[in-house]
Amino acid sequence: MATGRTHRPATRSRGIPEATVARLPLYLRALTALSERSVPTVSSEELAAAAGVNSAKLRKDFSYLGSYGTRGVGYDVEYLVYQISRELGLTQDWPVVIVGIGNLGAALANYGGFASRGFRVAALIDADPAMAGKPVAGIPVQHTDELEKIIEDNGVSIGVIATPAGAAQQVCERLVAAGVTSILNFAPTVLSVPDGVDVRKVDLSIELQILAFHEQRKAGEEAAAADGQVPPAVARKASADKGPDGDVPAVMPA
Amino acid sequence: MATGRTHRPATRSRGIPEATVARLPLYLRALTALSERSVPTVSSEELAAAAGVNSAKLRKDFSYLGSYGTRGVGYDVEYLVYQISRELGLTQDWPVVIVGIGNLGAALANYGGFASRGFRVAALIDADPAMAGKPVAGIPVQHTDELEKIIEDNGVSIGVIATPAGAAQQVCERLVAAGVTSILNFAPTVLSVPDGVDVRKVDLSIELQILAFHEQRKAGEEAAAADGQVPPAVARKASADKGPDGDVPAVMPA
DNA sequence: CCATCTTTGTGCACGCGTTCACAAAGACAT
DNA sequence: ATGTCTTTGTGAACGCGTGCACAAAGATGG
Repeated sequence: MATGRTHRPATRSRGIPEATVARLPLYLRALTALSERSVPTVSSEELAAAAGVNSAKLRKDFSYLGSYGTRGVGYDVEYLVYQISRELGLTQDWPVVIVGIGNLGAALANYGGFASRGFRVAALIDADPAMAGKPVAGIPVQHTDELEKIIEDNGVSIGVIATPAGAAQQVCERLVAAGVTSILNFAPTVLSVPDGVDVRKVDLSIELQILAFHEQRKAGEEAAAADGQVPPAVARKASADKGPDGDVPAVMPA
Repeated sequence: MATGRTHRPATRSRGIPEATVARLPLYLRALTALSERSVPTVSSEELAAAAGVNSAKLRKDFSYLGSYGTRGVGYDVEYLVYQISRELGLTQDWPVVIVGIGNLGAALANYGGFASRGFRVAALIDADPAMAGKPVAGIPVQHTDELEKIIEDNGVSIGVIATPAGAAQQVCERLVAAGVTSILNFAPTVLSVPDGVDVRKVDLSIELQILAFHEQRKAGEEAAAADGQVPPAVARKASADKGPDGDVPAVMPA
C-alpha cells in the first residue's frame, strides 16, 4: 500500500509534457466547435483565442504531436480533431463506472459531456439497497456487491468516486483490486493507491477557498488603494464593500 | 472586454505563490480532521503524509505564512487551523450564488462542504420560470430576473456558474456587471472577463480525458512490455485487456 | 548548565513550463 | 519563376516550483 500519490512525478510518456496533455481537451473542444461550423482551417492565433491560451504555447503544444500545420495557412480543423482525439485515446470507447449515486453522482450520470467524448457510463453503483434498480439517467443503479463483477464483465479501467469521504478509500481499494487503473475522485479525501494507478481529484470546496483567498486579497488592496497607495483599477460599488469586512488583516486603514 | 484570462499571470500578492495557495485548503482539511481528534501538535512529516504531499514542500509553504512551528516539536494544530483560515479569508462568511439549478447546480446546493468552510449559499438562480419558488436544499430557487438585485442586496462577490455552455458567458457578464469579482465556472466554455475578475474552471469531461490519455499510454506500454522491452510493473488481468484495443497506436505488436 | 536529539526553516540546484522572437516554409500574386 | 506575405515550428532565455540536505533552534534529560 503505497503512500497516496496524486500526480505522476515524471510521466512524459513519449515526450508529451503533462501540462500539454491537460490542454489538449481544451483545444479539442474549441476545434469541435469550429468543425460544427464547418470552418476548414484555423490559425494558431484564432484557435488560441478560442481556447483561452497564448498562441505560442498552443503551437509548442501541437509541435509535440507532430507537424500538423501548414505555414502561411494554419491548421486543418478536421485533421487536428482526429489527431488530438487519437492522442487522447478518444477514438475508442471507455467504459466508466460511477460509484456513489447521490446528488453529485446523479449529476455526473446525467452529464452529457461524457457520452459525446468517447466515454460510456457502464454502470452506476451505490451502497444503499433502496437505490438498487432505480433508474438514474436511464441506467439502473446496482448495489455495491456487484462492483467486482461489473468491473470485470465490462473491462472497466476508469472509475469515478462520488461517495462521501468516509467511503472513498474503501471503494477505491475495491475498484483497484477489480482492475481499475484510473480514478476520478470527487470525495474530499486523499486516496492511497498502489503504483501504476492514476488518481485525479476534483474538489469543489477547494476551488471556492482559492477564490476566497484572491477575493480577500482584492479587498485588502482596495483598502490600501483607498489610503492613496495604489490607484484603484476598477471602481467598485460602495455597497458591495459590505462583503469583505469581517476582520480585514494587516493592511487595515487603522 | 478583455480576452478571457483564466489564471492570474503574476499574482503573488504579498509573496505567497499560487501553488502554495492551492495547497492551503488541503492542509486545512487535514488539520481540521486532527483538530476533531483533539490532536494538539503535528509534525511536518505527519501532516504532509495526511495531505498527500512532500514534507519539505509543506514546510516551505508554511514558511510563506510565517514561522508558526516549534523546532523539535512541530506545529500547534489549533493555531495553524486559525492562521490558514485567516490567510484564506475563511474567518469571514462569503455569500455565494449558484446560477443554473440543473443536476449539477442542485448537487452543489446540497454539498455540505460549502457551509462548513465559511461559505453561505445566498441564493439559487435559474432561468426556468417553472423552477421559481421550488425549494432546492431548503432554499427557494429564484428567477434570473432577480439576479442583479440578489447580488447587490447580499453583497455577493463570488458566483458559481452551473448553466449549460450556451448561457454561461451571458450569465457571467451579468454577474460581473452586478459586482461579482470571482467566478467558479462548471460550464464547458472559456469565459471572457474584464481585468480584476478571477475565474476558476472545473471541467468534468476534461479530467476524464486526461485520465483516458494516461490509460491509453499504460495500455501501450503494456503491449510493449509483452514484446519483452519493459518488465510489466503490475500483472493485469487478461480479461481487462479487452478495454483498450480499438486502435492501438504506434507501439502495436504488429 | 551542558549535551543530545528532534524537527523546523531555508539556501541551493535542478527541471519543467512559459514566453519571446525569428528563421524556415509554404501560399499566393505577378 | 520570382518575390512578397503569412503563419508555423522552435531555439533560447527566463521564472516558478520542487526536493535535497543541512544548519539553526528549541525541547528534553542528566
